[in-house]
Amino acid sequence: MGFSNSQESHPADLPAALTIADSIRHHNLPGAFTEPVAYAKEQSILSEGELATDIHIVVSGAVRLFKMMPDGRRQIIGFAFPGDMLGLSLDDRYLHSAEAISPVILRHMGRRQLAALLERDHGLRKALLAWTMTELQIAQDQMLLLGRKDATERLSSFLLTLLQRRNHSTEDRHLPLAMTRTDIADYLGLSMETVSRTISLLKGRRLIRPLADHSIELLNVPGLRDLAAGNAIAVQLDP
Amino acid sequence: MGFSNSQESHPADLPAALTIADSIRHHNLPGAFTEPVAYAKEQSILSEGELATDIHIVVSGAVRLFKMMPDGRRQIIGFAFPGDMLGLSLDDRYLHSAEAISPVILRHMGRRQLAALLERDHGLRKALLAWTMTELQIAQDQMLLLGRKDATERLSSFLLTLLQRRNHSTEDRHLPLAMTRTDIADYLGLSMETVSRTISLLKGRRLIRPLADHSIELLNVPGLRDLAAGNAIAVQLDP
DNA sequence: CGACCTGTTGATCGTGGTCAAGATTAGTGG
DNA sequence: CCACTAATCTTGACCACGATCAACAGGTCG
Repeated sequence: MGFSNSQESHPADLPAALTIADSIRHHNLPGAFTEPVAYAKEQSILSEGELATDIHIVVSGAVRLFKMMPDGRRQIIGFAFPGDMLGLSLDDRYLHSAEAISPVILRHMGRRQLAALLERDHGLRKALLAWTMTELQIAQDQMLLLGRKDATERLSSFLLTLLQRRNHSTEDRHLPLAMTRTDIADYLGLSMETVSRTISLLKGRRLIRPLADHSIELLNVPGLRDLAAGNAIAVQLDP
Repeated sequence: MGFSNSQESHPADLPAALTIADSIRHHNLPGAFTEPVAYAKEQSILSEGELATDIHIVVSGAVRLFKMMPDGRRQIIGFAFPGDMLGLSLDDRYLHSAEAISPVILRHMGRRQLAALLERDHGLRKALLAWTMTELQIAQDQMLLLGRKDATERLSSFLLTLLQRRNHSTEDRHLPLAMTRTDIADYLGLSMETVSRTISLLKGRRLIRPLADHSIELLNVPGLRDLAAGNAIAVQLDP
């Protein structure tokens, strides 16, 4: 879930960052997860406050994780893609809700079974700690974005973290957007109209090119990086 | 660092939430930390991007953790009080900066020594995982606050989490504020003028009473809870 | 006691939200 | 496969919340 915008660095003596799915594959834990379960687009996977019976791993598709306020305001906390985990929580209730953005396939595992595995498998413990710390870092970057960045900076940051996430074969600047404008808005703390306007603005400045199939081509990654970091001066408003 | 606004729930089979300091005391790890080190008010403790050589435990005083943008915009990621840890990171660089808000006393421990302790001590590993997950939960609550709450809701949430943090002997509604208005503003994603105005507003509605010594008395906790949750309708704008 | 820092309050402005009207795309069924 | 409908997206006009600029008050410390 979520994305980090920080520069990557070399892992030292603390556990390295792998996806949980990687880790479970790597540590060869057979039969830990159920068979794949399919969810339709827009289907609810779990809800904030519910009893946290299971954790889930995304096999395919995309998921949004979010919190709601009583009057309907929504904050998307992150997105989950294949390899990502959802539903982990310290207490026995889920911390946020999750819905399928596209058709999704998940595997899940009982909470007590995870706890038992963790008791046995040192590598898995390390992987879980690494995952949690990575998520924390992502969340803290997002706090800076939500608290202090303007709409253009938010959009640029979002696109770049998506690019990094999908760590494309180095020079593929083509981003498929699984989520709607409304989802992006609720992730970036904006209205969907502002997201739309800001995309048009970046398009006008030749930084991106929105394509017909809900995907975006990044035409000027360094320019986007300047914007995302808040060096707005460095980017020309050329004709 | 930081605070959680979520309702507390019963810990289940995953590790319980203790402060790291508690855990180290509890697990009886002698000589793990250095002797206490004093920092003056406003003194820098560590800086984002620096080599992460040590982790620190707050013995006394208050610390702000923050990220800066190149043009000086600041987002405070959390505050650290006695018993809290700072400086933990997956890679070898600090993720954010830390400064003493008041005179502060810290103990620290080398990164490799922590890693060695973690290899040996199962309980400490659990405590560290619990700590990280608690911080993640706090950060996600803060994402909702920063992305979707208005100034009044932010202030109310902040005061309530402070109250909960300092888990006062049940009925003490008296909050000493260690930080300035500017710090609160940079934590809540507001300007310091808006923080000041919002405090005056809550004071006008008889929800709080700011005292002379930088502390605030909470006069109507249920009312503040309604505001914090976004049930603004439930609160009267009485004369 | 005076200088400075922190906080309060007022006046004005601007970014982004809201409301609204079209345009485009996707979905559905004949 | 196309026609019709519905959802998503774009763009425009206006508005409001909170930012900025500014003046002043209170508190703190040398």
